[in-house]
Amino acid sequence: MTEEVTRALTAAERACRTKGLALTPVRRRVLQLLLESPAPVKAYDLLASLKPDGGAQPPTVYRALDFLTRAGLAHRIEALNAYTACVHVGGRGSAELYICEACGLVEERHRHRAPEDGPDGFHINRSVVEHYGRCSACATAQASA
Amino acid sequence: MTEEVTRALTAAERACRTKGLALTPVRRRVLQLLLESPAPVKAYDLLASLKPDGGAQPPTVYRALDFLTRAGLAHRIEALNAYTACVHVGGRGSAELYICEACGLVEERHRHRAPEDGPDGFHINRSVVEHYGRCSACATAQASA
DNA sequence: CTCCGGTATGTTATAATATTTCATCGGGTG
DNA sequence: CACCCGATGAAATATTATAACATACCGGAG
Repeated sequence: MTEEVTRALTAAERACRTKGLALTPVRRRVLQLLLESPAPVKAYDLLASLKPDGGAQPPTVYRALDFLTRAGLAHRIEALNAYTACVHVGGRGSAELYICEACGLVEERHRHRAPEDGPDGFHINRSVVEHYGRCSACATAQASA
Repeated sequence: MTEEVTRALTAAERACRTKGLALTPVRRRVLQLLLESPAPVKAYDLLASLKPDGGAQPPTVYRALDFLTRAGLAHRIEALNAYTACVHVGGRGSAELYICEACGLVEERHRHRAPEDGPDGFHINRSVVEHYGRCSACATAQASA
């Protein structure tokens, strides 16, 4: 486990403790897998990664992912049916994700929406914002090819 | 069939003809179902609606939906695994959708992105923008309850 | 006309994603 | 201890989507 992952896990533990949330072993393990992956991970890939430990079943993974996303420790990427660790440990609410279709890199931005956005009187609870394309490295690689 | 749906279908036919696309019977029928629904429709609900006509199979529906979304006549709502007719017949590219979680109403906005958005050098191919909440009618209904 | 290539559709099967349901465990609290 | 509650285990199943291959139809080339 890289030092970076360790630090992120420690930070997650602290965040959960202060919020009264239980970062149990399964949840912690799933978060670790997300942190270690360079690209978004599918639920069944997580499941496969957990198998060696003990015979995990789908609900185990989905529950852990549900917890992590609620806790703001991970994001679900809707258009990919995949998940990624959140890099802004303290970031509340919804992020905008920039997903490289070449290398899988996910960059995260938090932006507050201008209030005049959207139809009159529409009250937004939750937003999904995902941009697909090429990250800067892959865009230049492609251009030179 | 309401007059509004008829008009939309006619417009779709014209749009396809000018682009050299074939709005075949299945595709047209699926578009009609989308237009007639007040809320987003799931693929398997479309499938069920098509059954009476002839024994349609999943690929039939998914192909039609694929065509319609490519042609800009429908949108896939990623976080719901559902589909809705596009109300901007001529609108190209990606829309921002405002989806009422109470009544299912989908409003559509097209917005051009400021170029400074996103990480440096990231090249966006496609964006998914979905806002979930309450439409103006449902928001006031809820407030009074 | 006939053949051919391409697009669209039909058909069967199966893959991939996700949830329901009920049982069990373990830790805190009265 | 007895109880409750949140978390996990386990089995089954529901939902969403695609693969793979066969067939049909239509246009143009020969």
